Amino acid sequence: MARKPLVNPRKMASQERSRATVDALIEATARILVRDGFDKASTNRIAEEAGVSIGSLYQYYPSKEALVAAVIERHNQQTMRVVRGALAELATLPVEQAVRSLVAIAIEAHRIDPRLHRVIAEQIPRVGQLENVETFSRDNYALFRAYLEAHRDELRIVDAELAAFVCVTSIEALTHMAVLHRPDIASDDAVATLVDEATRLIVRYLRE
Amino acid sequence: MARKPLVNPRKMASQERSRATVDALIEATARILVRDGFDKASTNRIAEEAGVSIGSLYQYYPSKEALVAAVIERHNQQTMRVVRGALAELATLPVEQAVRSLVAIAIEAHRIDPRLHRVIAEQIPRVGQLENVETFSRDNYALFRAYLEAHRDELRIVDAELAAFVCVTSIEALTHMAVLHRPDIASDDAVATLVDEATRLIVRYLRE
Amino acid sequence: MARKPLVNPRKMASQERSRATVDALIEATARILVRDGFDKASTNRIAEEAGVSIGSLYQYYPSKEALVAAVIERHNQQTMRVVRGALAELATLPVEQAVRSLVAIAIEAHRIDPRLHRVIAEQIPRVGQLENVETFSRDNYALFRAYLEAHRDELRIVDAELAAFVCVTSIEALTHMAVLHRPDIASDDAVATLVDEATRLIVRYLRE
Amino acid sequence: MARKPLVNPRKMASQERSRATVDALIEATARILVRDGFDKASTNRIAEEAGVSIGSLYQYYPSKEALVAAVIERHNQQTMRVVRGALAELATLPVEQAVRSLVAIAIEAHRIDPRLHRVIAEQIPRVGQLENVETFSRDNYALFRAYLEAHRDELRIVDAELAAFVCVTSIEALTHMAVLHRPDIASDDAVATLVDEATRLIVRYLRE
DNA sequence: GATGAATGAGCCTTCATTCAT
DNA sequence: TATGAATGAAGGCTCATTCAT
Repeated sequence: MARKPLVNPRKMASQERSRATVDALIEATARILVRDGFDKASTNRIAEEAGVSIGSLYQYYPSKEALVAAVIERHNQQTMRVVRGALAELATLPVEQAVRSLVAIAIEAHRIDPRLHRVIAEQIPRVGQLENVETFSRDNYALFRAYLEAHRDELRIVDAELAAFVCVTSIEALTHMAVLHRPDIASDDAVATLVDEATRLIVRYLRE
Repeated sequence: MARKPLVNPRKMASQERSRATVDALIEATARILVRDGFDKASTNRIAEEAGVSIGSLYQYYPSKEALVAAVIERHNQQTMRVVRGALAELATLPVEQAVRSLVAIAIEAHRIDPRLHRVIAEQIPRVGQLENVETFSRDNYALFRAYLEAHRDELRIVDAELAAFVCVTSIEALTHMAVLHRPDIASDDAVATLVDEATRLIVRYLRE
Repeated sequence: MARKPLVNPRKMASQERSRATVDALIEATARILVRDGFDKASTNRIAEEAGVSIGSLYQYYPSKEALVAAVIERHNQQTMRVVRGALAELATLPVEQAVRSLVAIAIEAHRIDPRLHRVIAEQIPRVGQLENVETFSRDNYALFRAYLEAHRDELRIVDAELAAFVCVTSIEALTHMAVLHRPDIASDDAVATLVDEATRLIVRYLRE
Repeated sequence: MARKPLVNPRKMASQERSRATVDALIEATARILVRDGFDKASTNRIAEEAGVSIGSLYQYYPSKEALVAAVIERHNQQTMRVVRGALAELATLPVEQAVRSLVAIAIEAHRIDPRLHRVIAEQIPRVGQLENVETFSRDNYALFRAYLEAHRDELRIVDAELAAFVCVTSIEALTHMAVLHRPDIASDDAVATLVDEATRLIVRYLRE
């Protein structure tokens, strides 16, 4: 009965048509997830929305979970793509600029596809073993911790682990909440203030 | 007529026997929610876990949602009971103590039933109209905002709304994350440090 | 499993209070039958409507069927009461008047409680073995057949059985349809014409 | 949105296999309707009787009602096929022959599947908005009324509407009752007499 | 007797998944 | 490979009926 969760795509779609099918499926899944929520996202519905037969769906994804995982994966990758560059040059920046930059990146990341991001964060039963969303957070987190250790002399770092936790968690929470639930705070007009405030929060905390 | 969301209990269990049934149902619901997650919490499963017939379940709760709402309700009330006193005396405290107190309360609140708290926070499709969990947050939030405005002269408050958002969101996130995902940070030994750090984060942010 | 249909009341309610309970139950059943239809008439609902506990309901009637049977029974008896007198004096009347009288009686009978009559006729799965409604028809029918035989000389009666079938069936159908489905035809203004026409139909058929 | 009564088939079975499934379903529904009555015709039972999975049933029919509607539809169509020709040439016939013909047709129609006809007539909660069975009756009725008006000069027609009501209702009732409840009257031997009598009833009624 | 809490068979329906074509 | 018909476990829920109090 309890067949172990198959969460990996079945075959790497090498040929062109396959590629299109796979894309259509992921696109359709994301669309339904956003439009109707996780519970309404049945495989049959996804297949239909993708204009693909249910049989073909299972040709590429062995389970509903695999499909959702693929959507998350793709979302994460899109986020990475947006964020990676900015993240890379963080190391070279002075504290205030680094933090400001990090906050800005976080907001940008949440703005990529906020509705999808929200569904992923709130509705998806944790897929497989990993806490999918957090996977991405980890990188972020490790990177920031490294930054702190590299700048130990400028800052009051007692416990870099703990400090990283405090900073990354706060930034993530503030940007997530603002973008997804507080249009007043994250609007184009207001967002600069949000960045200022978040930066102030973190920088003052980190300084001696 | 069309009262879709049946989220209210059906009848107040008055007799002793029925009181026990209702308790068993809520207890069972909470247990399953924690152990298996929202999606696995079917009414049949809940009834079985409660050692009660499915018919009895529906005698008291008109839907799965109502049951979950009851669990949330109960959890919120437990939280309230723990928190209310502490929250009340906040107003009279100087900033540092007030913040420290707030952080401590938040941690305490998250420790009441962390696993249930997590399920409620992460998995429950928003029941009824209100964003159930946040209902509680709101109080917290309004209260804090009032505090800020009352202490305007001691603090650098440009926008009380925004400042409250930053502080409450951060505290909530830090305590939630620490208690639920970072046993190293929220352990009995370590928790004092966490309180220190969170307090520092908020207080420095608020000061001129 | 398939317990044989228990369609008889459980005990003759001899005492006064019991009598009241039984009445309330039948009344409630009839009301629900008319208002909501057979399918919505659950025993719990009936008990509630009657202001009686479900336990008491089963004290007096061993099944839902028994309850419905009792309603039909009561309706039939009411009908009888209205009709018997008129039916009795039929024998002495000349053909035209007898038929006219029969038609009038039939209309009167259908008007006693048309909505209940309709539910009984259309929705009730045939209870027990007997075709409940027709039970009453039989009397009617036998009586009319006797009349025909008694008036053989005035009429063209080849097969009294068949003639009675033709007449009784037609009268029953016309009055039933008119009263229940054709307000235009059975209205107080129009009903005299209906009687005329039905009488004409039957009398001409019977005459040499 | 709110399209409560799902009474239409879900998809037109195009492939051969599905055609067979759909047939099996309708056949099974009719069989159960006849054998056990409407209330016992549950979707699970129907699927089982059809030798089809419950899932397949719902692939083609969205509800029990839709299935029953399909059975009625099919029955009506069979009736139409039998009756249409005869009905068409009615207009050209002289009164006596026309009526005789109509009676004969009615009997023939009731003989197509008498037990099913009975269930449809007596037990089916009116499906959809229309009084399904009567749909067919209406045609019959309108047609007859037209005939009466066309032959006004030969007949005593005061109120064609009323006259049509009297005739059609009587014929329908007589043939229905005879075929379904009076094997003695509708047997192959006896049926000619029934036709004679019914014809006499109607013709005498209509003549000056 | 009356009460109403409890029961559980059974109904309707969805949906992930398989497999013959 | 693609298709879509078929499957059946499982979920939500109702209701006739029983039985301890």
